[in-house]
Parts: sequence; C-alpha cells; structure tokens
Amino acid sequence: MPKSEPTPTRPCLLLLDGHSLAYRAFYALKDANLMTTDGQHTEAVYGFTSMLANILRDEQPSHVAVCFDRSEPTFRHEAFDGYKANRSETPEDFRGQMQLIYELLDALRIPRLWLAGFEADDLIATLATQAAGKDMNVLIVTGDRDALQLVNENVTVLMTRRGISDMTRFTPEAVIEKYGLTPAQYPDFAALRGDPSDNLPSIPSVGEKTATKWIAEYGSLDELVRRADEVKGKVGDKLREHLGQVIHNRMLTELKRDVTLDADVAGLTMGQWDREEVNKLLDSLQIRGELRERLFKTLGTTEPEAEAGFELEVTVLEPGQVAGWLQALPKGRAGLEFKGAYGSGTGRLDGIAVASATGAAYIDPTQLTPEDEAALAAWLADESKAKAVHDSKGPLLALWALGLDLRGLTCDTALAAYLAMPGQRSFPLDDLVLRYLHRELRAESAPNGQGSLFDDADAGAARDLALRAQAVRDLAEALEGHLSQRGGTRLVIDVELPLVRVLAEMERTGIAADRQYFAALEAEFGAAVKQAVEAAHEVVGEQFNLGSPKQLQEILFVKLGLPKTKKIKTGYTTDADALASLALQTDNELPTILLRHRDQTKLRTTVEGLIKEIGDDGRIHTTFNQIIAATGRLSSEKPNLQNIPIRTAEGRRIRKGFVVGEGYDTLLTADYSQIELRIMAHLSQDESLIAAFESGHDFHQATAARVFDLPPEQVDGELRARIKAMNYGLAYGLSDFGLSGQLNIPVAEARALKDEYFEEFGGVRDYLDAIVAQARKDGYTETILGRRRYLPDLTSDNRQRREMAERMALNAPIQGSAADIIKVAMLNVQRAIEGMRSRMLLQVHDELVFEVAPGELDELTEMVREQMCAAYELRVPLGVSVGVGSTWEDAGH
DNA sequence: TGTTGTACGTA
DNA sequence: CGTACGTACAACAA
Repeated sequence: MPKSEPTPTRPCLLLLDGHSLAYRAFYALKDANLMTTDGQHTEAVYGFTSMLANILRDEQPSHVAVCFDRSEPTFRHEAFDGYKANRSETPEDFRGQMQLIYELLDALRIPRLWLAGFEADDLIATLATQAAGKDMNVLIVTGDRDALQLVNENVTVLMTRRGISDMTRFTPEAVIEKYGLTPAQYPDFAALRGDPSDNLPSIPSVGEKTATKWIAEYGSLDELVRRADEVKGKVGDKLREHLGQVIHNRMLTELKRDVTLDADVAGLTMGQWDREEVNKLLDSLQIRGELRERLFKTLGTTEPEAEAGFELEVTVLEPGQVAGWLQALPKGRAGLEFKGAYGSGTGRLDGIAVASATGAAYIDPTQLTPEDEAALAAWLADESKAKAVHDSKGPLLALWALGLDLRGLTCDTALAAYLAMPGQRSFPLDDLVLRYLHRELRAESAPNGQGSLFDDADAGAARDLALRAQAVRDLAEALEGHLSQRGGTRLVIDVELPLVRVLAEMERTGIAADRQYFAALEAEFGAAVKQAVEAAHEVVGEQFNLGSPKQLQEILFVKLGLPKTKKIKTGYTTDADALASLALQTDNELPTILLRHRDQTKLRTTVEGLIKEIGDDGRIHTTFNQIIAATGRLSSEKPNLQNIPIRTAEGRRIRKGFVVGEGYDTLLTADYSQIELRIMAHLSQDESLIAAFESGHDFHQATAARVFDLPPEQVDGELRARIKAMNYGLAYGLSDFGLSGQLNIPVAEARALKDEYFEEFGGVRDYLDAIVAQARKDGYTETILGRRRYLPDLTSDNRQRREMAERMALNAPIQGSAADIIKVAMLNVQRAIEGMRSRMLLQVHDELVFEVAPGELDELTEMVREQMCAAYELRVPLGVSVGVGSTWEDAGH
C-alpha cells in the first residue's frame, strides 16, 4: 500500500456548557451519593470529569473551552423579569462543586470562559460562529436544547440524554429526524412551545406537536405570525390571543452570536497540563481508580512532552564483576534501589540496583566474591560518593544487618516528596515518577512469571529494580529542583535526611521489656475484663457482646430504655463520655460496668500487643514513620510506643514493663514543658504571654492570674483548670461550644471566658487570626523551619471543610514547629552522644527516652538538657524536665 | 478478605 | 462544634 500523505485533519473546537453538564452529572449520580470522607460531595465534579475525559478521548479536539453561566442577570432577565424565575434554588450539595470544577479545569489548563450578562450558550454560539468562519469543525456538548439552533454542516451538538455517558449526536439530519424541523427553525419552535424550565409561557392547548406542525407548515415563526389569521379553529384563536407573548419568547430563545469576548478561537488550546496539580486535586476529592486512569490516559495523548519509555543499559553483575563496575562509575550522584524487607529494627536484603548517568547494574548481595564485597562495602560507606535512595531507613537497617553501612546520601526521594506534599500519606515510587517525570514505571517482568518479557524471570526482576534505581536518580533531581524553588532544601538536607540514621539507630536499639511482668499484667487485666462481662450479663439478664456498639445500643436504649445519647451514623453513641453521663442519670449499674470493661479491655489488648512485639533480644523495636504526619511529627507503629497509657494509675502500670536493659544503669526521660505554648508566645510575640513564662510561676497559674487580675497565689484550682483548658485549646481552634463542653459550663460563659482571656492576651488572638488569613492567601502554613502544610480547603464553599481547614491552619505551625525543634534536638543529642555508651531509645513528640550506661548519668543528663534547650532560640526559653528510674514509669514525672 | 465506623490510647 | 497519630473490634460488602 502506498504511503499516503497525512491528510491535514481539520481543526476541531470543542465547546462545553459547564453548568449544564455539571448539573446533569450531579443528578445522574445523586443516588450514588458520592462524597469524600469529610463530607464534600463530588457527584458533579466526578461526573463532569468523567464526561470530559470521554469526550477528549473520543473527539481529540485541537481546541477546547468550557463556558459557564454567571450569577449576574443577563440581557434575557432584563427583557423578561420572569426569566428562569421558577428555577428552584440550586441544591447546597451542588453549589460547592463548581469551584472544584474550575480548579480542575485550571489544573488541566483547559480554558474556561464566562461573561457577566450572558449565558454559557451565548458564548458558545459566538465561538461556534467564529470558528465556522475559520474553517473549523465545532462540537458543542450541553444538556440545553437551545443549542440545537447552532447545528449546521460544521457544527455538531452532543446532547446529554440520560446518565453521564449517554449522549445524542445532533447533525442537521439528526435534528430534522428528531424534531421534524431544521436547526434554524428550532428557536421558533421553542418560542411557540414555551419552556417551563426557563419560565417561558406556553400557549394553552399548544404543545410540541402543534408547534412543530405550524413551524413546518409555515416555514418560520415570522411567517406564521404574518399569516396568523389563516390558522383555523380554537387553537388559531389561542395563537392570535398570545401572539405578543410568542414574539417575546422568540427574543429569548435566540442565542447571541456576537458577544464581545476577550478570547479568540485560535487561542483556545489546551496548555501543558499540570500533573502534580491534577493529582493533588483528585487526591483531595478522593477520586482514584478507573476514572483517574482514564483521565490520565486521555490527557497523555494530548501531552506533547509525554515520554515514550527510555533506554537504559542494564548489567546484571556476575560474581567478580562488582568491584570493577563500581570503580568505573562516572562522576555524579548514583540512584540506588533495594529489594528486601524491613521492620522491627532490622531488615533483609535481596538485591541492590545502582544507576548512574551511563548505565545501571544489578547486584545480588548473596553472590559476591570477597573482593566484590569489600568494594561494595567501601563504595556504599563512602561519604564522597553521592547517592539518592527512596525511603532509605529500611535499606539502611537491612545493610546494617549485613554489617554494611550507607553514607553519602544526598537525597531521599520519599522524604523530599513528603516535604513537597506533606498531606499525602504514602509516596510510592511509581506514583512520584509518574507525577514528576511523566514516566510510567510499571514492572516489565510479570510478577507471576507469566508473560514475562524475559526468558529468565530473575533477569526481568533485575531490570525492574535497575529501572527503579534510574528513576530514583532522576526523581531526586526533579524533587530537589522543586523544593529549592520554594526554599525547602535546608529542612531536608539539615534535618530530615540526617534524622533517618538517628531513627534507624533507635529502631535497631529498641527498648527492653519485662516479658514476665507484662504476662502477669495481661492476666490481671484479663481477669478484670471477665469479671466485668459476667457482671454485665448478670445485670442485663442475658448474654451479649460488650464490645459490640450495636448490641450495646440495643441493650441500653431499647431494653433498658436509658436516655438517648448523642446521635452518630449508626444510632446513638456509647462512648466513654456518654456512658459516664448515663451512669449519673440512672441507678442501673450497667454503664459503670461497661466503662470498667472498656478500660480493662483496652489495657489488656495494649499489653497483648506489646508482648507480641517483644523480640528475641527481649526488646521492643518500634518503627518510626517520618513521612506520615502532615504536620511534620513522627509517628510510631508496630507497636505504637507513642500512645502508651499514662493518665490513669492502672494505665501507668504498663509503663513499668518498659525497663532498663542489661548492662545499663537506668532509663532517663527528658521532655519539653509546654513547648507548644512557648512556640505560641514566640510566634505571637504577645508580651503578656511571654511575661507569664518568664514569671517563674506555674504557667497555667500565671496566665490565670493575669486573666483574672489576681496575685498568682490566689488562683484556685478551678480558675487554673479553666485557663489551662483555654491555653491548650487555643492551638486547636477550640470553639466556644467545645470549651463549654469541656468545662461543663454554658456556651455564653465559655465565650465570656474567652473574651476575658483575649483581653489579656490580645496578641495571641491577633496572631491566630493572622495565621489563618495568611494561609488563605498563600494556600499553606509554614513552621519556624519552613515546613509547609497546604490547605486548599481554606477557600472552600463548604463550611464544614473550610472551618476544618482553618483549625488545621491554626494548629499546623505550632504543632509542626514543635516537631521541628525536637527533631533538631535529636540530631544534636545524637551527635553529642557519640563516644558515650548511652543511647537514645524513643521519641514521644515532646519527650525523649534514653538508656543510660554505667557512670554516664550526670554527663548525659547535662548534655541532653543542654542540647534540647539549645535546639532553637525562641522569645521565651525552652524548658526541659528530666526524670530517672529503672522503668519508663519510674523515669516519668 | 478488605473496608468502614466506632472507640480510645498518647502528645 | 479541638489538632496530630495507630490499633482493635464489629459490622458490612464482596
């Protein structure tokens, strides 16, 4: 077949009626009740996105624009004050979604147009008319039938029918077939028929049938009006009677084709869309899966810079080749990727891939000659060989387990991504590569061995790992560029990156546990649980599961007829607060028994969990997660050692099971006192709050004294408690309502208390207000070390979401700055502890736990206090209190 | 088997 | 109608 010249396809302009489609989508998906976990409805934005993706995929337009109505009155309203007057209020759930659609279109770089005084239809008519004059095809997508008048040989209308995927394509022939009229006749027909949705009056007893017949017969409305006398019968009289009204209608059904627009048809192209922004938006809307893929796939085809795979020279190194290959590595940072498994302070290593500018290699760490091993060890531990790794703490632990070390890490791509997108909860390499490098990182070898592109499944796996190493190398560059653009480099280089090693060290060390003690404690809590269960069954007179909220509701509110508590999704709450209040309201012992049962069950399962995690070395090795918390805090898992009970005496017994390890003298805890409040004093510069800290009195007492204008000695427990609640609540965005609930006082009284407080500490209120205002302006908050938290919801139309974001904005700089400070302290402590035998074991947000080697207590105490206090200079000094004891409980304060 | 909702421990 | 987490269990969906 002769190769034909590519026929120059005619440019095609796609015009969408944004409101109309969003509205259709909203109703089509209403039953699906789509919303995010925090209550933002997404029917309209989801459906609109889906339609958009399909249309872009199927039509591949060269030009595109989405037109929107404005809320201002249009020329039609001016001509007819009843225009659209009967439209019912747009539903609350719908309204907030338009903003999201705007954001999506902006991220996709799809032009959106609107103009006060005109409807989307008029803009569409104007653009369609202009495009037709430029030899373009036009495709209009809408749910509004008025657009049919625009159909001609170059203009097609896609009309939504039912649902979001069902559309009718109207060419001139299709219009004639469907309505028996030409597109030009459509507005005549519409005027004659009237339109209930636009509140255009109709002629009594003239419906679609008659209207069509007349227009077909007379050719046009003009002609019909001129020859109205000829129309016979009763309907003829009706027509003549309503002639003025019909003529009026006709003015409204005509779309304006000559609106003066800023935009020019030629400029309505799709820009380079922002994958990162789109991802972020879809994340926040919790749209994933099929639609996301479909959208990206579609957009990929319009993306000029989409890369089609890339070449990579991969060598699977044989035993004996490693040393030579490493030596021949070109200058510049290498990307590394590890295969293995990590956890509980250790790890296993199955494979290493190293990627350089010139090629990549796979190394099997179990197949090394002694020379290889030495060369690899030396290269990995060489500080001067720059390396990039994704999520390096696990690999570091795995290397340590083999007696290897890893130095020269200049970028951890997971950490960098976390600082760039702190709200994200996970950072899989493939996602980041797609987002930042626009590259697909799918495993080329099938994991199940079937359909592998390689004869040798191992070779395929090796290549996959090498591809990932290469991606890490490129991604490091991209993320560094991104972070440096906004001044985020110091935080990652100076704090987060070096902290990886500190955390790994703590995980590897673990904390000693007294297994026998825990076992005895578990038995004791277990017995108490059993007792509570029996007592409850006895009281109720039947067997039931005390752990089932559903059964509990049935017993409490139906069988016993106790007063209803706060409503929740599944009925009425049976939480501790509710049970406590029920206990007061009834003579029935059940609520009290249930509370005891809850308590003891929680304690038992906590102990059980701890016992399971005790390693062969008699120690518990938690995993600290550095890239989870949106504020910059660490979190702890498997087990979580940051939520070990402390408030109740019984809970504290668990802390007695965390003990000093053999060969060590004692445990030491050091915690910052009121660090968040000190940060608030620092950030707000409130002189009175600063003075309260410098007074030397108990802080809550001192602030209470200032609020109530008393000498500190005269502040009683009640006043102190109130101000303490205020102090702590401030940084959370506590409402009057919340404060009243907490202190058990009327809302008005809580408000008065707040006013009184702010009278003294006005600078704090100003600061909190300013923080939110600034965040709304910037779109993010920042900590003292420049750690950001993005809060797009600050401008949401949805009140619940907006207020939630406001509280987050208040809290993030404070909680996050505290996290910054203790991270710096940990680094400095770790630096200073080198050369000592003592070691750091745990971090619990504002507390550090150490195991003290014989003879080092004084030196360590002094050093820790010093390093923690000096971590950051605030307007008020950082306070640190320390405790010493042979168990965590005894070392506490 | 995986997900959602409730409940509760810490800072 | 107070922020940030992790874990456990029951109930439900598939």
